[in-house]
Amino acid sequence: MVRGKVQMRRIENATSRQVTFSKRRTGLLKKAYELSVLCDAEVAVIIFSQKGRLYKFSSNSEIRKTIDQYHRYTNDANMYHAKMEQYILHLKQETMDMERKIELLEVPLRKLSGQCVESCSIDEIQQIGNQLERSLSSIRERKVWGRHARTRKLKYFCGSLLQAQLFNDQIQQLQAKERFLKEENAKLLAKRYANPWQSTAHPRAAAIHSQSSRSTDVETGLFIGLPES
Amino acid sequence: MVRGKVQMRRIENATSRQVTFSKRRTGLLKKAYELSVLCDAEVAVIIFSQKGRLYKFSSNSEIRKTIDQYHRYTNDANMYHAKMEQYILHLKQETMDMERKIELLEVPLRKLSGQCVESCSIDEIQQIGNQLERSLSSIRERKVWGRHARTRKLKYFCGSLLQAQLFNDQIQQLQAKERFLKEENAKLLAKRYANPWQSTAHPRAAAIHSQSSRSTDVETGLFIGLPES
DNA sequence: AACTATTTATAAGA
DNA sequence: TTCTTATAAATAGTT
Repeated sequence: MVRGKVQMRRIENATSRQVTFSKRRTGLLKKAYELSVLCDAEVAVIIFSQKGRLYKFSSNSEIRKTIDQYHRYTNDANMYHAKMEQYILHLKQETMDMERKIELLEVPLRKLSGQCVESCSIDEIQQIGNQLERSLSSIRERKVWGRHARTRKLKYFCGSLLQAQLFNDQIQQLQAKERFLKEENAKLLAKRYANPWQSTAHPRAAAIHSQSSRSTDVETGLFIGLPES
Repeated sequence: MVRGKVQMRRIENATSRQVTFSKRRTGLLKKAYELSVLCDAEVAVIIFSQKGRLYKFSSNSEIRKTIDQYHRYTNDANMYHAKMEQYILHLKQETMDMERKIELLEVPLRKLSGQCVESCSIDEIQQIGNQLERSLSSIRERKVWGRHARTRKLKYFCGSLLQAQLFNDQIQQLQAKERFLKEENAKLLAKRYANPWQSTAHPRAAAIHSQSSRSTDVETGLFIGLPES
């Protein structure tokens, strides 16, 4: 018989706790059922015993639907699935990146093997020819110095790719030219605005210009060489 | 006052149903709380009212954990996770395969570029040399009749290659900048040797200047990070 | 699991 | 919604 109010804390006696769990669990599930029927509400109850045994009730034929509804209702609880799918997306992206990288490697390899597809322009054929000649002379040199050449270490493989090299050369040339022209420009501006009757606004314009150009240099510089994996 | 046993069916009177829902919902959540505390069990209750309003209780700080545990426990719901994880494994496998493929491509490319690492034997160097010579003659052949055969667009000579595109774009950008700087220089020179005291030209120069700087900024902005597709 | 003394929940009315 | 109260229902402790 009930001797008084029960203390709302964990029942220490294991047997007693187990019995109470059994009784109250039944009661809870019954109450859940009644609520769902009487009030036409959607109710889901999930209970795990200390031993990890599952007891559940769902007014819906499939508890999953109620849980899904719950997920739809709360944004934050959806995180698990969202993260899962985000991770999958990330892996897919990685795969695509690698596919690109493979293409990137296959094309120059094919070209260096002499299988120049029709996509090659005349200029490019010329370039490949030059590269092959360079490679050949490097190889011939090595034939002689082979034993010593072995000790040579390649620090940056990326820089060794034909295509990247070609482009890099071109870009460096252009950058040098740009630097030269900018210097010229600066000199001219300096001469022009050294004259006393000019307004003070112009040096400011020059400053803006040089600043913007400098930042541009830094940004474009980022793309020299092959991207890391 | 309670007049007798309640019929276990939907309460037709809307107001009455609403009141009962409110009371029994409170009771259910309280019972769930008591069960979790007294018996040290994990309990989650999800209730949706007819209007779609959510009420919930969870003994765990995060109801999601209980739901996840439920998913893990039940077989059918486990399918989703299992498939998800299987798919992730599949993607990882694909990634590894590609990494291997990339390695396989890198080695011969390096060799054909003339950077024979120490692993190369003299024989191998000889072979590579021969291969290069074959490639070269094949390329030279093409140089001759290629002129007539294909007039491909130089702009997109490596069309599908991301890296090539990046380089191309960079080069174009630099060339545009070069053109701009040359024009600037020309203008400055022209002004210097024409009418240095005329001030009407200055706002225009400033305008052109700022515009060009802005457009440069926009262009470089496009190259930050890898482009989509 | 069954029993039963009590506590607790709650339906209906205000 | 909240309070009141009569009554049904739940359940702690015992067998």
